[in-house]
Amino acid sequence: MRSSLAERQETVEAGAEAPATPSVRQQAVLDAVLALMVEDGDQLTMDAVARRASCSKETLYKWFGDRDGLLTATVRWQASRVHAGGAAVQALDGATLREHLQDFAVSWLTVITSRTSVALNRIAVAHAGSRKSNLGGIVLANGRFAIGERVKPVLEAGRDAGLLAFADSEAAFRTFFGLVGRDIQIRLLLGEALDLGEDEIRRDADRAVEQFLALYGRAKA
Amino acid sequence: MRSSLAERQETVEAGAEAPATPSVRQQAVLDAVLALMVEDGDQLTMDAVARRASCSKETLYKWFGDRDGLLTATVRWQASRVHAGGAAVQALDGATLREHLQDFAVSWLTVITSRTSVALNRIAVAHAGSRKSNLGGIVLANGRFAIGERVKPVLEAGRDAGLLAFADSEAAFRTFFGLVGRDIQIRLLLGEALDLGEDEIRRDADRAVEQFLALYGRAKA
DNA sequence: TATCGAGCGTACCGTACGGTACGGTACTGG
DNA sequence: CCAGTACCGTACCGTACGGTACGCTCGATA
Repeated sequence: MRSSLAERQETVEAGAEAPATPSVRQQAVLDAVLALMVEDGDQLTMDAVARRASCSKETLYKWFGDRDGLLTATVRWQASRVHAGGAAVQALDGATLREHLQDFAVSWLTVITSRTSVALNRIAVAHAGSRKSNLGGIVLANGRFAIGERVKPVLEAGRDAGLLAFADSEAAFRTFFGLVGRDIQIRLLLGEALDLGEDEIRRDADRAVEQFLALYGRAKA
Repeated sequence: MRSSLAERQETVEAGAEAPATPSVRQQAVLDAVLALMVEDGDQLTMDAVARRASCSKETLYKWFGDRDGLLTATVRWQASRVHAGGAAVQALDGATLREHLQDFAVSWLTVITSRTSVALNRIAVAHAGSRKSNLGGIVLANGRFAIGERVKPVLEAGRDAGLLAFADSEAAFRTFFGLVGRDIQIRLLLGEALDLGEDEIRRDADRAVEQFLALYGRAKA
């Protein structure tokens, strides 16, 4: 089935990057890549992708350049779905600060425990070993660093409101990050089953926030 | 150069595991594997290993069965070098508890930031994607879980001495783990440069221990 | 010295996979 | 109705790599 509306079909010129915003059809291809990654990590061949997405390999190469381009586009595509929320922070009281932090913790735990994230991170980690096309950098930028940039303003607002005390918001965030994630991500990446339910995630997030406030809270936050 | 002393040369029978304690020559081969892993992650071919170790591929297959066997033996070999220390814990006062925790934190940070550990974990993570021969499990058992088993008794001794308060030593350890490692391991695995010096590690360990004691310490530890 | 075997070097095989070429088809615009 | 084009399906190519086979050397033992 061709796309009936005349969509902007972008091809990748020699040396250029994959399209910033994939067409609907291209998104379907990228979803196929994600599906394959999740269900069998090392079955991720160009043939398999083409078969799964019902497209020709030639098209894959035309759209994404090469295998790395396809993987990069996939990582970007997945990243684009995760970014959400992030409303501006205003007048903070203790309860809303706690609530914000809890939200961050829950959504972060939900992301890193998802099968998609695990599969994606595995690919990126494996890729980081060999130089070329840093998937790792992209994953970091859209994962760890993206959430850092979203959390830090909240922390700073908390400090401005006299609820938190710290000198370096980056350091404070990293502590928060450690308290939330602990050993979860590495265990998942290394293949442990370990699936947290929604309630377990909420409890974990709760504990992490309490601990963080115990360390950085001023007066009663 | 052959090994001049008549060493027990073990071969791997069909379906059996690699030798538990590799001969000196075999250790040299495994070191070659480690060296290759560190200097170029995806150049880890059987040919490359044989060339690097000055041995024949046939010997590799005789000794280790197949590629997975070689990798498994390498992971085990590296693990066997890391295990050290772990003296029995007796009468704890606040200062020695703090010291013990600091030692653990420093040695853990030193391990996970080492190029060898990063390379090894990359391989194991990549392998965890495809089923078969869980390198991931071995790495977990000798890394995260091994240190857990060494830290928990210390924590419990601290509790017995009235220095710490917690209900679940596993949970307490995981918090400690998170405070120490934070985002370091994932950032390294994903390819960020980020090399900590010895002093930086010590500072990090310091901070982590202080934070842990702030959360779990009873009276002044 | 003759025999044996561990192990090195190299050549070889099969296959899987990245990447390319090509014919056929359906939709689009003139 | 015809040209153009986007794309599917499939066949194909080259190569890299896991795994095997074989000849040769060297040290050990009798």
